[in-house]
Amino acid sequence: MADAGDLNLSLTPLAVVVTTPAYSGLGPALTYVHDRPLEPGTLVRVPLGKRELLGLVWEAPGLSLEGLEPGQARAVLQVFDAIPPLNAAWRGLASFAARYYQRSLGEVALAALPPQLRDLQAEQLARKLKRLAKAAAGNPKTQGRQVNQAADSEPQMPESLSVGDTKAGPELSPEQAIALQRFQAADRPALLFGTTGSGKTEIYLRAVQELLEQDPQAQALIMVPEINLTPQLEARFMERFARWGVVSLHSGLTPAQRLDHWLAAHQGRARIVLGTRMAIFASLPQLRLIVVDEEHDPSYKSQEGARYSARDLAVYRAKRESQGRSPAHCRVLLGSATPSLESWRAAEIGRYLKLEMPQRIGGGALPRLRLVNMNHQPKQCVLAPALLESIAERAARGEQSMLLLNRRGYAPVLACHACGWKSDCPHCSAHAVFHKIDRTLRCHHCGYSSRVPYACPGCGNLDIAPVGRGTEQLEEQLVGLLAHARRADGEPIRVLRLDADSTRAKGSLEQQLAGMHEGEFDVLVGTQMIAKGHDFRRITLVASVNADGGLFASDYRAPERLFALLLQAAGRAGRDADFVASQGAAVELWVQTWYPEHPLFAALVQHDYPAFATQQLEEREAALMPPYSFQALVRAEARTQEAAQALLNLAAQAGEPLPGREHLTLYPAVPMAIQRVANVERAQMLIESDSRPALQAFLAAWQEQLQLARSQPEAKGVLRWAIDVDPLAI
DNA sequence: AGCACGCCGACT
DNA sequence: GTCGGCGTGCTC
Repeated sequence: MADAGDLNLSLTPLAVVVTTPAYSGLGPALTYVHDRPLEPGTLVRVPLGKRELLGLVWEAPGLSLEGLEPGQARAVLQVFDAIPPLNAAWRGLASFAARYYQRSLGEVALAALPPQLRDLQAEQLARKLKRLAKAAAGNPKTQGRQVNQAADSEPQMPESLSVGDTKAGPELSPEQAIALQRFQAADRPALLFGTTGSGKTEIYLRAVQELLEQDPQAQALIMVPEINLTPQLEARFMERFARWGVVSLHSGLTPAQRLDHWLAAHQGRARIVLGTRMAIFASLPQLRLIVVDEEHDPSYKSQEGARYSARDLAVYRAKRESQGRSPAHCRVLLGSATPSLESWRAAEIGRYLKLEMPQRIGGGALPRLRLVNMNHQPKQCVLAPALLESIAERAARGEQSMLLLNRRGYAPVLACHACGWKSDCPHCSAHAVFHKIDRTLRCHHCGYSSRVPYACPGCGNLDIAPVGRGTEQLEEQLVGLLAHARRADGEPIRVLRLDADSTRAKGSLEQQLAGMHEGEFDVLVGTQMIAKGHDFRRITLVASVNADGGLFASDYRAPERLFALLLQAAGRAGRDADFVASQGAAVELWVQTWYPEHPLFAALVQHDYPAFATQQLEEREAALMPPYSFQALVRAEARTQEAAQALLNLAAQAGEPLPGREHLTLYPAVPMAIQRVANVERAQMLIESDSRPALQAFLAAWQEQLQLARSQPEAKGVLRWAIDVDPLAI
């Protein structure tokens, strides 16, 4: 410890941000010293206790060693000077996200970097960069291609593509041309409200292309909900823009790939980043366009760590990137056939520019809605006879059908009718789901798994039976119900099931989807994962087997999600107008429901999203729900439910005098819907306000009260707590 | 958050 | 006699 205090005089103090949580008692940044000043945004390695951590130099106005004992500031160990610093716009984004979502700056900023960077020595990184630079310089013509290949975990690049080739897109329809032109002319965020099949993707591609051609430096960020579900979109971008360098950023990449892709974007070698919500934090020094595809999709909201909304941050980021330049410098384009009510309202009041594309490309008709009133069907029937008949007829003509059921497994629960035993998870307040395929009971919340008992553990009765239905069972029953029917080639009908269970093995999803595309299967059964992104040209019928859950769920956003799911699913059908015309097929969306008179269906019949949105927004306004109010949810986890609730209630009391409190409603702590997960009790408290600033000010000040409440005897056994700003589900 | 130090139960 | 539980405390 020969940290000479007197040497500090010749050393520069630096504010360095490291991954420390807000409640660690450490400030937003720590002070280190170095023998020369370092630019904010520079990556460094610093010592903290016995550890060595990655840190990020931050601006520190008026920073000095005041308040620190001389010699207390330790020296920076390494400087990553082989890569440029993260720029001010990026730092602004990280610091905004930290503030808005109530996390520490270090947590957000460091989590936004590729994880492998944390383990790398500055020297290793420098070597890697040299290698990359050499590869690029050695063969400049293939540069874009190389970046691109790195982006591919599977070799799915069409080999016919020659490097440098400019793939011209298809001619735009008049409707598309107008939408694109209006987008280009505006300086506000734009909401592209386009029916499924109206050609939104082509608008994205054109917007990117025009920008990149016009500005040789510019970069674009394209966000998609889940990249593995949208390989078609990914392929289109890769194919069209290979020459400009396209990289992907998502959690499916290996750590090395993620670092490579991140570096390519950071250094400007890649001009297009295609990624999931994490990509909102990609370093893009020349960012000028952000596209958020399917902007309503809940997967844009992170559910762990900082609970950020990548869509909302996209809007912020575009604005921040434009700061000090023209307001149109960085544009944002949100696209959806069923926009979130938040975005819809923003467009209605003119905060966003609304672009509408109601027509399907090629004039394909939208699927006709056929509501099946389950009250009028034979008792115990799984699928209405008419629906079954329709599926069989289509298979005979070489068309395909798709059945949605939002439940994995064979049955949600096993039960003994003699004693009332149910297959409950021993660690959670939830049922363990029956998976017939491997005779297991599995808890979908904690991962608990056990063999199915031969007899009832409660009373020994041998007659334990599945209750309810999941995709496994639907698949099984469908095979039975269609046993009489034949495909066009006279063979028995083939059913494919796709859900998280059937696609667990890597690459099996792609494989099975390929089989579906080639017409190997006639019926596709699956959870909502099959409703997203995939265009199957032969599908002419989509059916939702049990949609009613979304009609009366306690979650006020459930109808919105159901409407989006059904329209999105419907959009999978009849995508190939020529195929449909040649078949003379009727493209249909079947919905089985016990409540056919529900108003949601009235709008769905008409494919009238605006009417649905208007009606929903009226309800929200009357009830003062978002987007007419602002919410935060505080969740606490503890050994006991009492402790979890006590923490929240104690903190609420302590929060009475805090700023903004008078504009807020704090509801009492309640158990979460699934009260216990993996033997941890969970409680939550809802906070509501008509003022976002008041909510923000209160939460920022309140964190301390939460931390203090933790040491109260009533809160003994509290494990952790977290604030979720703008929660999606309550 | 990590990672230490620190004091009480069942195993070589 | 040690290994290991998680309860407090500290990290520029």
